[in-house]
Amino acid sequence: MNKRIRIKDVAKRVGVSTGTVDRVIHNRGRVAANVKEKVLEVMKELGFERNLLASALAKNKTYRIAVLLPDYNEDPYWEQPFAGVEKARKLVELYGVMIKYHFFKLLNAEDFLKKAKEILKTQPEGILVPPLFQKEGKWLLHQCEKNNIPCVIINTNIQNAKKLSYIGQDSYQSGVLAARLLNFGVHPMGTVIILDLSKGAPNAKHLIEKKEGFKKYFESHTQNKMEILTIEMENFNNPKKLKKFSTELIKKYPKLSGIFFTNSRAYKVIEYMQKEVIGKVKIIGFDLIEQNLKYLQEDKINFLINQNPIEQGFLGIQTLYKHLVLDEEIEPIQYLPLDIVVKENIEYYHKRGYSGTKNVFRKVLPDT
Amino acid sequence: MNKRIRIKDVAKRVGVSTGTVDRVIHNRGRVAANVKEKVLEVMKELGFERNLLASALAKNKTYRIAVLLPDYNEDPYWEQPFAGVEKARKLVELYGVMIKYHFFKLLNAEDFLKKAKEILKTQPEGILVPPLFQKEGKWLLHQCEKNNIPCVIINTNIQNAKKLSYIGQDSYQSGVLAARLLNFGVHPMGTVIILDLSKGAPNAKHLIEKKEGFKKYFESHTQNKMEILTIEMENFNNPKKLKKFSTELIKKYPKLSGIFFTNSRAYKVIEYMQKEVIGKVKIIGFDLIEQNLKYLQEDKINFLINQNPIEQGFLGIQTLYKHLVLDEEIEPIQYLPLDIVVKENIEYYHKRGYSGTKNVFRKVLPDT
DNA sequence: GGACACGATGTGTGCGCACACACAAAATTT
DNA sequence: AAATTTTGTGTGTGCGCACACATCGTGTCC
Repeated sequence: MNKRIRIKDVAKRVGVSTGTVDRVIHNRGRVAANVKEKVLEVMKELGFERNLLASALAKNKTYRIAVLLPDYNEDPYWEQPFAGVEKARKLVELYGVMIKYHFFKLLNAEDFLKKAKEILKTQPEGILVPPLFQKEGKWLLHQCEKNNIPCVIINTNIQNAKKLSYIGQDSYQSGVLAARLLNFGVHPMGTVIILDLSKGAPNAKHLIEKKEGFKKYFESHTQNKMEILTIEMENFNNPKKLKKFSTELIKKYPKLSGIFFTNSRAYKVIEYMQKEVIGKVKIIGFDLIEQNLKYLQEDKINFLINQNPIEQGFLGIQTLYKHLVLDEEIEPIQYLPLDIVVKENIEYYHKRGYSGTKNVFRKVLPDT
Repeated sequence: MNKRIRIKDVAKRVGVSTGTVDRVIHNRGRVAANVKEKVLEVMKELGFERNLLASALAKNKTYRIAVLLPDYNEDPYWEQPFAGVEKARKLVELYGVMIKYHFFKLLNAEDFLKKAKEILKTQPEGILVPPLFQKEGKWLLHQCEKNNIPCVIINTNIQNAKKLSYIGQDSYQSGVLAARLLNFGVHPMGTVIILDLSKGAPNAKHLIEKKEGFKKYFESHTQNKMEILTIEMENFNNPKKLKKFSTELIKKYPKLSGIFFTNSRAYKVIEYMQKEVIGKVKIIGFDLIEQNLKYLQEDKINFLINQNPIEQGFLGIQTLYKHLVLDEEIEPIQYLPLDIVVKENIEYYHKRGYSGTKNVFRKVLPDT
């Protein structure tokens, strides 16, 4: 059994003390060039690997990571990144990574900014945030750069700003995928609507890319002569208008055979649509939130594309951990799978994330 | 900043030595009942959590896990569980978990048995294996039980035998899912074939369940009047017969509109099918192996269902880790998601597993 | 050539825990 | 009542590493 090589072993082999090897490993200087070389050589020869356990234990250092998320009471979607962060937390807290949560009011850029400032004041060793607002997000990233705080952004990318990594979806590709799925089941002569329930500005880029991807698919598969329309609806929080809009949809577009919802708000419209209509119109949306899942179960939504929000949170923390503790190279963009969810495979996706939250890699109290 | 509670802190608070607390934590006995109670109480009160790092370090114990897999040179599918195991290995080796691989010849029950015996001789602390052969698998599990070796089985379940956990797919449900997807795109009056390219015995149960699930879906969705046929083909490794079979399929079933391949061998038949036919017939199969992926890219396969073989390997090791190192409760059955893979989202699934193999949670040599 | 700076190296302590051991008091045996 | 065992408890060492500190030697400056 080839035991692990320790610093001591390397030191002995080279004929120096452990202190010297330690200095080489950490590049602390104060080592003669020839000795350093020799040490490195022997390390490679013996296959030395730092024992992270002992290292973390001896370092006895804590890394404070600030996590800024929307208040998930306002939108259940945001429970999921939270769950992912929690899951990761349990893995990395042993290594001295401490997570502090901050919540901002959804769709409220001012509050986002306020909380961001609070975070900056505490000078954490790392930040995880979905920068929902372009302007404020960019500002935050600049501050991070100035203060030398690594920042991982999830959900929404921000171009032209320095960050440790972006973790999220490939919006364009998710549009392509949605088109592919709709096209598979939809009547080849019908009307397909891209339905955009959003309040303009903040997430715009995302949505535009999705739409582009969606259209592109149909353009490059010209065997079908479908009509692709884009509708934007801003006041979806006004029940009256929403109801009117929803019920009249089929009247306005009698050949309607498919709807692509560009975000998680499919359920809002479906609520008001007649049952007969729904059966005939194929519907595809995003995100495994309760309201959508209900309609998926009832066959009112055909497909949901999962953006892996849980995984976003999980990977986000893990990325910061890798950077801070392991000093590893980090991929600047980490795309997550676009899971296709239907009624028949939903339980796995839905169960997985939350169950994982409870008991990953950890033990609390005494042995049996 | 609320620091982590240490054994020392608990001991001080109770007014005993760390040794006593240690005995309570590990149930080593030799502690007065009232003291034990007090200690437990204080542990809860202060929120004590064992520091796994220090624990593992101090224990300085190694767990040998034997992994028995088919030789993946014979079937690329088996590279994937291997990749998953590798990924997990890098996570847990710090905690003293050492993995030793053993490979057996695919479809060769004798060799499986031989290698299993070799493993048992080494008396490892844990075993991970896909028990492809019912009889031999059951035998192995019984031996494990006798020798008190926890055994995790993946891919194929074995009923009525004690194991630490089964990790794999819900076969029945994967059949249902396949039916759902085919039904979504298939001509409502056509013929659908369940195509079973397998050599009878070993995996039978799996495949039967898949077929059942598939049929069940169509039965309970009676609006479609489709003809569902089951065809079994045993000599799929005979090129001539295979070719004959494949090319004549459409002649024999002129209304053929969908094929459900019950395992990963869709590519074998597709190779011989005429292009014109393929376009009209919807095809669904299993597993992201190279040959299938190629046809998926070329639109010759519509859907692949991913059985998450990588994840099976990963979870398998993680489960043994949780059991051995953390002494956690283990779920006896762990179903993995049935990922729906199409051309448009394939890269995420395909990339994910292998890239993760290279650099998870680990650092090799000096800092920058 | 003595005072001093600084480079190169070795040593010692502690991180939190597991576990072997020491030791006293109580319980049991002889 | 003495001898022995059992029970309850405390102490000390080491796991592999990080880091502060001590030590020694060489070069530099006036």
